[in-house]
Amino acid sequence: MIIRRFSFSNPNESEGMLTRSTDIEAKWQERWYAERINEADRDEREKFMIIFAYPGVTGYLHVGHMRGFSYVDDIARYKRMQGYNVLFPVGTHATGNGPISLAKRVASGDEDMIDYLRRNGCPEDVIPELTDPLTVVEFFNKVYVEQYWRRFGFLADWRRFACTTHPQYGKFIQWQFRKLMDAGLLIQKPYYSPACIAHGPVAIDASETDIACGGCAETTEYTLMKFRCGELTLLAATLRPETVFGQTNFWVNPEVEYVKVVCGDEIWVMSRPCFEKMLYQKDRLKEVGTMWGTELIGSTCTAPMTGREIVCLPASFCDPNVGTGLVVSVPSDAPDDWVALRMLQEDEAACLRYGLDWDMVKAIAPIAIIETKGWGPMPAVEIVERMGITRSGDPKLVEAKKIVYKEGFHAGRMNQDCGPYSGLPVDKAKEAMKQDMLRANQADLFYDLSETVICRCGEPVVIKKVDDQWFIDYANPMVTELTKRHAEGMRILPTEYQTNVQGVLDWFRERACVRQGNWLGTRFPFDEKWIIEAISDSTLYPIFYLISPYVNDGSVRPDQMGTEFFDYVLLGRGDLDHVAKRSGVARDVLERMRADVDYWYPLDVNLGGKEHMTVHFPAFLMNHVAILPPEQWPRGIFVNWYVMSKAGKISKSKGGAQPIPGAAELYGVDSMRLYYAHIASPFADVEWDEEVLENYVAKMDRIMRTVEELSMMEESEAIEPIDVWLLARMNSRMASIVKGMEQLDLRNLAGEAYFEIPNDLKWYLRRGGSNGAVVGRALDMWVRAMAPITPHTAEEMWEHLGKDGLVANARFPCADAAEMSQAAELAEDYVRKLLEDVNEIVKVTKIAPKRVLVYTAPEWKEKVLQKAVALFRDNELKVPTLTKLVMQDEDIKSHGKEASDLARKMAEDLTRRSAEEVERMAVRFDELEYLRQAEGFLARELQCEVGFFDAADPEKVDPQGKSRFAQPRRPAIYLE
RNA sequence: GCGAGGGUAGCCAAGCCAGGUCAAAGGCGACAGACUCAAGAUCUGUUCCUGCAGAGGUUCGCCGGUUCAAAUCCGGCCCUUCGCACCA
Repeated sequence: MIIRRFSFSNPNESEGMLTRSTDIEAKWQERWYAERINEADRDEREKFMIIFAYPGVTGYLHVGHMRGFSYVDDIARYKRMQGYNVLFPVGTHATGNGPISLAKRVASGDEDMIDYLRRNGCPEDVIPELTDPLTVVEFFNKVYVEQYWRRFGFLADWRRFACTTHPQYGKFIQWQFRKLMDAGLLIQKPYYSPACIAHGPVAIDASETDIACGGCAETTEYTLMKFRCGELTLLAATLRPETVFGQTNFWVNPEVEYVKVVCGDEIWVMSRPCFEKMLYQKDRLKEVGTMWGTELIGSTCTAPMTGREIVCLPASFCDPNVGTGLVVSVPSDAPDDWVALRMLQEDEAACLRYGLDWDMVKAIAPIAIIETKGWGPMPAVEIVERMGITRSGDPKLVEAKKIVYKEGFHAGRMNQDCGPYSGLPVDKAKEAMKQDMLRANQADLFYDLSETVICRCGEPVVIKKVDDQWFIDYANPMVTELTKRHAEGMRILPTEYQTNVQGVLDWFRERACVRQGNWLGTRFPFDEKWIIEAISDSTLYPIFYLISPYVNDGSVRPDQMGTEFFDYVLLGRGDLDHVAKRSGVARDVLERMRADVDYWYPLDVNLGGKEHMTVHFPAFLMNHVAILPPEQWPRGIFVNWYVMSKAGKISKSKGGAQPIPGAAELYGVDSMRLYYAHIASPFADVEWDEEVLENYVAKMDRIMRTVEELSMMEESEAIEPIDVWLLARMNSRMASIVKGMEQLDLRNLAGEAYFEIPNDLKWYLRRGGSNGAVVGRALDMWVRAMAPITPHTAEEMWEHLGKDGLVANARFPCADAAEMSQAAELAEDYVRKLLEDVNEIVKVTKIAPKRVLVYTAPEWKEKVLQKAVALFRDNELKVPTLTKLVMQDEDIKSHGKEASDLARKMAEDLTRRSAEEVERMAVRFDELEYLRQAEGFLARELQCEVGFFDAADPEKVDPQGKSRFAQPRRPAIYLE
């Protein structure tokens, strides 16, 4: 249970800041939206356009989704504070069957679904309305905008909201597809797709939106090898066509009734389940009879490619539901075959029963075909031996098969008995032999699913041939090349993906872009029976946000949005008057739209989850390259990783996710935004942990209190060293933040602003800092630095500090060179280090000091250091060189051995350090003076008297001669 | 299978690309102390091992290499997570 504890000020006092995060959020959101600071229009400033990949309308989102979304608002707010005119539009992706299946489940009274809706706060009276897919879309559009994005205070331009099922979006997509057609990127060819017999194409994926079971199934391509057997053609389905040279016999299940099917001038033999599946994949198949497996046993057939005559033998392991129900035997490399063959060879009775010549059966020997490192010539024989498998049906065979297949396929080579394929790696040989057999009409292809898949409607899912499937030709070499070259110059985060995307673009192939069936989406403009598929209609859309406000406010109607309209507005093509006349859109509206596109595009950042890396992002890039001119190609991609629950990915089914509004209420929006920004690098998954959230709640609480307390500090005239330090520190923090943000490093911003700066301020106070003006300056910078990530809290504090206007509109603090001082920071580090050293000595010696004496290094030692640094800079620092050099100085030389020892030590020490560190060592400040000014502080901290001496001071108090250990930046210490 | 990422002290998590400031930021937790009637909050210190002078030793998945110097670069291995197309 979280207790909101903003207890630092009395809520009844009108002067204090608001104490409840929900009050603060409501107050400032009202201000922002009333003043419309979220709305972005063209002006003189430099522009910055950022989006997150719009979410699919799949139901309620969870706290994990807010991670990426909030990054976009953080970045947008930072950029606007940097003076950019920032455009951050939002939308939703409703294409597909998410809304349809949700509506169906509601309509069917699915208890889980109703429960889920209730749990997420869906009003009772709305539930019955969610039986219509488009109502579902509109309902969730509202939920996303109001309960998620506005609730989190996003400065998104709501006027530009877009949804893929709105008619204007459809017009845009149709235009996009006409452009793809013009560019020659739409192609048509046959396609084998998973489909429900009743509903048409379905998606097979683990989320199982389309299907009832079988989410992990894959489409498997079998090579159907043709074995001539008299007038019949026996079909053996194999995944390993390269093993033809090792075939020794054919397997037939005597218990199975096979079907004879006419295909062209051949009569094919296969199992009935196979025939039924094949009907969806091949035309002109006709059943002409049946036969039992036993009828084939003993007859011979001719193997493809080798022309070898092999005999049909009985085998119980031939499953009519797998492949064709007929199997060709390669005992050298297939454990199943070897085991079955050996069983038969030992079973004279069986041979007799089937009328086989036992001697002939016994004479069959495996034929070695593949050489695999670490294996003998017959891997199947070997592994069966090793695993002690003796009979068909042994469960260990599955494992054996896996091992042999994996090893052979990836590490093996065809041996010298494989004709023209000898010496080829197995994976290459497989493809070559398959192609050769297909060309010679010795083989065909057959597709099947690796496991049973059932549609939501209860019908089985099959692989169905679609003759006229449309594809987007992402394999197009020209577009691929241009995209790859463009991507090299983009800002892509994480940087690993910048490299990786090159490979993804190479690998990206033709992609089916339309489908039939009951789907939400846009009609394919060239053939209305098709609906454009969900990924293909979400690639160019960022530019649509530049058009959407004009439709949303009624300046343009969807029916006015034809080819010429889009050509003019998006591409600047065509004559304005002509387009205005043809489309019926007002001339000035067209002009403004065109100017908007010119101004806002290209997109600066597209942020999306890691699931987009192999599909959405490459398609997004290639569509821009294919359709828009180069100056409008995207500039940046930001990939974010997930928030996981302990059980794995947060999901509806696995639970672990609480509704977003509930979490916002519980933890406060700003605490959550800070959590997302700070918990880990954006490029790593994090685990949702409520306790961790509570820590961020406490952190925000503490920060507000700190600001309130510090804001009450009195002004003062005197500027102490610690004041100089605080300003130097604040400025170097800002420098670090700004530098990090060049790479959109929000985590660095969060670390500096919410953790390091509070620590600096704490140190300032502990150190006795008390200058209200200096603190006021620090607070001013600090609150502005917090505005991007925790905007509500920042506004509240900004107001409390008596600042005019909104901090959201203020400039982000930049480091002021005049206030920066490396010496001031180093001097303070020096004091801190001294304190640590004294504590360490106390700890080790267990002395409770009555007095602490500190000795700074004498001037001659400083000279040695400076000479060493000079040599270091010239890359000439060596022990003898330094020794020789320092000994030329009479002052140093007078210290004799002590001087040469120091020179040696210093040379050794500095050569081991980095240039940066040496430069820090070289920075001089008056150590003794600085310590004296810190006397009060040190005495207070050490709870005893402290004294400081120059080690060269003849008047010094030095009972144990410790002063001789003093070195520059490292004073000697004596505890009394 | 193909492709990508990750393994850092009790836990989370930076650092690695650009080797030296690294016994390694920060956070959490734990322990001790201050404040308080008390609790919480807050503040201070400690939190790999050893050490009666600010030090030394052993650490960043494992093995080996490069280098004056490796958490960081190179090679191999083990473990692990994720993505893979009509799912967004």
